[in-house]
Amino acid sequence: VAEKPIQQRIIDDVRGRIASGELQPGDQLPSISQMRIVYDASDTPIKAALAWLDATGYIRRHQGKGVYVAENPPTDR
Amino acid sequence: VAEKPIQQRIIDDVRGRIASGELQPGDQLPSISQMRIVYDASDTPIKAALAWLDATGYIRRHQGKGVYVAENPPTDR
DNA sequence: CACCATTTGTTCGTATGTATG
DNA sequence: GCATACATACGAACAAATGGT
Repeated sequence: VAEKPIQQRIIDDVRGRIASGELQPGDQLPSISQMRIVYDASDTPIKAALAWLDATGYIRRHQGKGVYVAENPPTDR
Repeated sequence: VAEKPIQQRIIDDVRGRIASGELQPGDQLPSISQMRIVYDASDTPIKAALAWLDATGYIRRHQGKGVYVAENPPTDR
């Protein structure tokens, strides 16, 4: 059926909400345990998506605190 | 085009960097999620490569902590 | 100070599906 | 059909930082 992987759906969702301005720099994202419910997914694809979004500069992760939108996320042209 | 499997490329890369001295005994390797991005690969070949490198004595894996270069890795003659 | 709940960071074992040869 | 390699995913355990009680 060729559906998009959950992992990619999460990445696209977060990037889209940053691009649209719904998520502002400094805003906190839902925790992983909340994302498990929201996206109906397990740790693996969620953490993989967050690792990618972190490596590409969209978000910053802070152990013990949470995940936040980066101050200067890529522009997504 | 007969490219090397990703799995083998990772093994060769890590072994080469240990042999060259770029990676020293006790040094921590990148995490699996970082390797996913660096090598543009998924869990499976990365975990397989790490399993081989562990079994052959190049590295030591510690759950919850990370992957480290072994104290006395094979000499690679 | 100790303790604990929350949260992220990391590895582990396993399973399923897909593509290739 | 079979074997290999890979991508994706689930669930779990262990580690470490944070913040509150």
